[in-house]
This record gives sequence, C-alpha cells and structure tokens, in this order.
Amino acid sequence: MFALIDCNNFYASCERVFNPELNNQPVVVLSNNDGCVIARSNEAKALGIPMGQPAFQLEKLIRENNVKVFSSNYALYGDMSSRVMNILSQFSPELEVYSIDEIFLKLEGFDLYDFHAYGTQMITTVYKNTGIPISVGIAPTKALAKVANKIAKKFKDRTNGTYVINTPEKIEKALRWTEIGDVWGIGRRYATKLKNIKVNNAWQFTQLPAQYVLKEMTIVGHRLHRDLSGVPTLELDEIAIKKNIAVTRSFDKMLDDYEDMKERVSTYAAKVSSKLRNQNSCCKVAYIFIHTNGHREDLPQYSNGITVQLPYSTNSTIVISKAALRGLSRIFKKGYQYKKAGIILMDLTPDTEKQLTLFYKEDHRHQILMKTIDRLNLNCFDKVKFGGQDLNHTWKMRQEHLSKRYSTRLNEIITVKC
DNA sequence: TCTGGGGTCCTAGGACCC
DNA sequence: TCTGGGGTCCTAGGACCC
Repeated sequence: MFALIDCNNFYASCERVFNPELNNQPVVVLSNNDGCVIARSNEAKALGIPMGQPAFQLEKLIRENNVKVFSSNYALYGDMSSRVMNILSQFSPELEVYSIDEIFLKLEGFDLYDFHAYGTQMITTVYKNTGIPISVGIAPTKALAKVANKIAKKFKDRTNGTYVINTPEKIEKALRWTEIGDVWGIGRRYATKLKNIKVNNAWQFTQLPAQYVLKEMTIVGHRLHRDLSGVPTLELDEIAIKKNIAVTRSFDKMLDDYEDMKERVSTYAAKVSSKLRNQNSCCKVAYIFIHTNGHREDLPQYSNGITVQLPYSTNSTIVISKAALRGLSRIFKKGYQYKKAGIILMDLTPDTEKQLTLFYKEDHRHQILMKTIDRLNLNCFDKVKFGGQDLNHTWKMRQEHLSKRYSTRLNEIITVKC
C-alpha cells in the first residue's frame, strides 16, 4: 500500500500556526511581487477566490470580506515543510518527498496495521508537533492514494482526514467520483480530449483499451492507466539531484537600461550558483533569457534567450556570472521595457565527477572563495556579494504583507504575552 | 499601477555515423 | 519502374506536476 500525505492549504496553514487569530478567517498567500494568489484557506476558497488570480483584481473582494493577505514567505514555508516531512518519515522507511507539502510513504509489510488508525496517528502527531493540518490517502497504488487523499480532504467530516481504498468496490466507487480533469497526470489538454470521447471520470478512463491510451497519451498515460486501475506501476522516485536549477524573476517595475539588466542578471547568477553549490553540483551550460511584459499589449514586445557553454564544468559564481553577462550582451536590445529575466543552469553533474578539460584551467582559488562566501552568507544572511550585484538594495520585490521568519531567525521569533 | 517560479518526462524529427 | 539498413545524439516542443 501507498500513503499520500499532504498539508491542507499549506502556505495559509503556516501563517496560521504563528497567528492563531487567522483561524476561521479567509487567508490568501500571494506569489512573488505580490502578484497572484497561490494559496487559499478554505474560507478564501468559499469566497470564490480562484488559484492564480492577480491580486489587484481582487482588491474589492479582499476589502469587503476582510481577507487576510500575505506575501509568500519561503523561509517559513520551507522550514515548516522539512519539520512536517521529518515527522512523517518516521512512519515508514520508504518514502518520496513529492513536493513542498506532499509526501508518499510506501507501506510494505504493514498488512496487519489498521490503516485508518495509522493515518489518524500521522494527523495527530504532525498537528501536535507543528500545528499543520494534513490529510492522508492510503491505497494499493500511488495514483489511487492521490484519489484517496482527495476524498479524505473533501469529506473531512466523515473521514476525519484519512481515507483508505482497499477493495475493488472502493476503487470503482472512488474512481467514479473523480472527475477526469482532477486525476493526477491528466492536465487540461488531455481532459478536453478525453471528454470529447465521453470519458468524464476516472473510472471511464480505466475502462479504455490500454492500446488506445498508449497511442494517444504516450507511455506516461499508459502507466497512469494501469496504476489507476489498481495495478502497481508507478514506484517511489528516489531522491535525485536536480537536472536543472533556475532563478527567474519578474521585476517590480519595467527596466530599459542595459546596466540595470546586467545588475539583475548578475544577481540571479549569484543566486543560482549558490543553489548549485548547495546540491554539490557543477554545470556545463547556462541559459539566459529576458522578456518584456506580455500583458502590456500597448508596448512593443521582445523576448529572447541564449544558451551559453561554460569553458569547463563549474559552480563558481564568477565564471557563471561572466557567462551570463556575455549571454545577455548577445540578446539585449535597446528600446524595450523588460519585465523579467532568468538564468537556468543545465547539464549538471555531481562536483565529484566533473570532467576536466585539456585547454582551460580552472582557477582553484574559486572553490575556496565560494566555500567561504557560502559559509559567511549562511551565518550573516547573504551579506557577501559581488560587485555586479544589487549592492544598494535598489531592487526590492514587492512584499507588502510579509510575515516574520518565525522558525529560522532568532530575532524574529514569536513573542508570547502573558 | 498591478499579472509567479520553479521542476519533470517523452516524442518526433533532423543531422549525423557506418 | 527501380534508390538499404541499421544506429546515435541532439533539440524543440508538448504534456504534465506543485
């Protein structure tokens, strides 16, 4: 059996842990630059606030319903996530952290367990130790565990947060209840396509001939088809190192000056290089892109990107920054209002396995320098920067509703008044 | 005024090899 | 009239996830 545990309205729940006044209130969390809604409490969902809606379009609704608004606080969410995952990892030796708020556990050898009671135990433990509410779905396959989780959440009153699918009858019932577009792995495109042939729920999907699914939805759809039918097909994915690492950001305002763009790209290059070192990898290729504001139809549009080969496999901020700026110089065009830039590092290898080159010699002092900078920045909160970066804090993300980093900064720790 | 930021996997087709 | 039979690697684009 597999369990899929996910945190209810995760970002909103994190805010509530440290601010109990938010309980039973509509809460939303916004994306970077306070752009779009990316998390909603149940009360906010009930008001009809959709995922991804731009915040400025919701001003009236927010005001009239006293919706509590937060800028995203990834320091807080990331730390709360690792606490939750740590606790849940004690419930099975085999696990896959699937996203910031979801984890699969493989329950092999748990045949004698009362799964519902086990799920309840997870919920109680996580809530007691972190304050985060979770839901638990347990079923013979990963795809069915996803379905079970959805049911656990939807019928919380009856399920108490845990739902177990363990018989063919329950599989059929659960699949008939699941709309095709809500199936894990069926996105908008496939949902439309399937509805056109009168496949409206997950059960009808499992009744399609395997050959048809393979042909129309590739091997990916075929695996899902089996897994959903109750034949274990999708296995736990091992925790792998990432194959791409990116930092891409919209600016708080539009930029047309080359020097400003250089500064942005340098800053992103430094961020992304530090992420790369953090997973002990090096990269061979960097992709740099810039584009104008696609929402401004009144302005001329331009977007471009370029792949830059690095002289050797590296994770040095100095080398990666230089390459990124070289890329920028090739794609930057004067006369446009830019809104976004990004850098994606590709062709990653573990830094212990990097290929040396014959013609370029890496400056080994970089490694020592980077290590020192990383250590300083860990302790001193990103105070060490390179000359090309945003030394004067000229660029700030719009974060007008940012909560404190309660769990990772001593000087932002919560104060309790008696 | 204001519109996010990450990731993965698969396939088809082109360019190339012998 | 008729024009081989294997391969590999790379890339762009499409689908999906949170």
